[in-house]
Amino acid sequence: MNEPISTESESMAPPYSADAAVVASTDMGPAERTLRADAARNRQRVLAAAAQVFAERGLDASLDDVAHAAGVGVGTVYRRFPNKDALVDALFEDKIENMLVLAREAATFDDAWEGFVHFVGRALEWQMRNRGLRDVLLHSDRPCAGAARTREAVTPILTDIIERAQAAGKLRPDVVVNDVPMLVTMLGAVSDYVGVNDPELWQRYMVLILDGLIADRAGWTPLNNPPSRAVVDAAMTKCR
Amino acid sequence: MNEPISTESESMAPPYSADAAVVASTDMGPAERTLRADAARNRQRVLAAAAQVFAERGLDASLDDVAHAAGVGVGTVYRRFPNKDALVDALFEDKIENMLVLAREAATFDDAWEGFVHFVGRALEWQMRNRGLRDVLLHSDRPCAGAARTREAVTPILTDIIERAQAAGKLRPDVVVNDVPMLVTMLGAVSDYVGVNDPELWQRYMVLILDGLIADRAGWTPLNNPPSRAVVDAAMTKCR
DNA sequence: CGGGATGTGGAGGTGATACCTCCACATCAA
DNA sequence: TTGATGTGGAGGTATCACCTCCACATCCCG
Repeated sequence: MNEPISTESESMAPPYSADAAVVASTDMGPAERTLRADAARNRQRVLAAAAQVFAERGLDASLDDVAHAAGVGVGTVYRRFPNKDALVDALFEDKIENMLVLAREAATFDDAWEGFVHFVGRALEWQMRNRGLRDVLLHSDRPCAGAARTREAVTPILTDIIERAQAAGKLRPDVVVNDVPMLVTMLGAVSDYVGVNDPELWQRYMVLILDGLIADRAGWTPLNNPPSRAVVDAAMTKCR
Repeated sequence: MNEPISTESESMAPPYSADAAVVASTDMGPAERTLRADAARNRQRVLAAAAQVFAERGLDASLDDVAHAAGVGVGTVYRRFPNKDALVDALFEDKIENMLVLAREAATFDDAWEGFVHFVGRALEWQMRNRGLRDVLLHSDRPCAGAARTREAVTPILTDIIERAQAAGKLRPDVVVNDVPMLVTMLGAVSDYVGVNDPELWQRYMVLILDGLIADRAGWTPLNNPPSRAVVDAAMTKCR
């Protein structure tokens, strides 16, 4: 087991600090202007503060909070990002994309069960450390159209991994892809519940559940009525 | 299995309809007045509506909603119950007490593992069907001082059941009482997430987890760092 | 180095939502 | 019939989030 779930504390940080400095967003033409130096600096501050605040408190955190954390006025936030959704989009787009990268990576494992564990472990790690990311991925009424697209792309890959792991007799056969968002939901709830008082506690229950997913013993109580696609969609779309 | 508190669809209903009709609350002296007939009727309507609304939407539902559901004005609600907390108290006190009854009952099982399953299964059933009850039991910043008292009384009983089940080799040894509120939290999250679209889905994951708690195979990944009492208390007290 | 372009802070507008009060009016019951 | 009791729901108060606006500050080009 090449210990894929490992720590590497804060692997989420780098992506957004790379681009966004002087030119606002993608060079989609000559319409983009160059930011004044102080403005660019403040834009970065806002992004950094937003990353922190949303990671800790989820997307329910207000932009006033973000502005305060960034040491700027609210007006400054809104000058750079037309509204909250735009800021969230800018912050999470690549982190969401990472889920797809992760799924593709997990698909390359020879042992599909290990691939499954790799995906679930890493995905949970990121989403538990970052409440905002969890919100974006679990609620499609949130911004980030990218989230829906990514989910759509990840699902078949993960389905394949699951089926291969089941065919190999490693994963219990009554598990389905749609169980995965439910795992995230469950462990996310633990994470929210205990908060900073025990930030790693979710791992205890991840281990418990993963142990329970191994198909290596007789006498499983069969799992009935897996969540349907419609149910998952409805849950994600529900107003909150 | 003498399944005493069994299903009887909506076994939660009767308790509060028995007393509260003509005399408001317990006969704690001559200070209590007799309600006018229509007032008593409305009081019952309010209680029934509150039971339904809080069960479906949790304690976050507003009293305006309750009043609307009861077909009365908000003023009527506040005439009978000085504030929201009082109404919640009146509604949930006995349902909370039931948890203690359930624990005592579970303690009488010869097979401690079956007692454990009995308790967990029933407790979850009630709390999943009734979001308000879950809120009251999981968040001590909510009303219902009775909740804290009941938790305090249930804990040692449940601890004993757990330890006996472990001594009998049925329950994996690294489980602790404090895991139980986490189970409720996890399954409650699933329940909230899918809502009415799949109201029984939580059972799927309860089965999965209970299966995972059975101590009948080698090679368990050991569970580290169980939630401490302090962590649980903090979670329950946290502002929400 | 000066002046126009650009950026800033944060008070406050708007709207939502919750708890709860108040009182003109309705209903009951002696 | 008549006062005691009860009622509805408009609206007071508070909170909180998103977002706008503009007097003032800061930059940077010529």
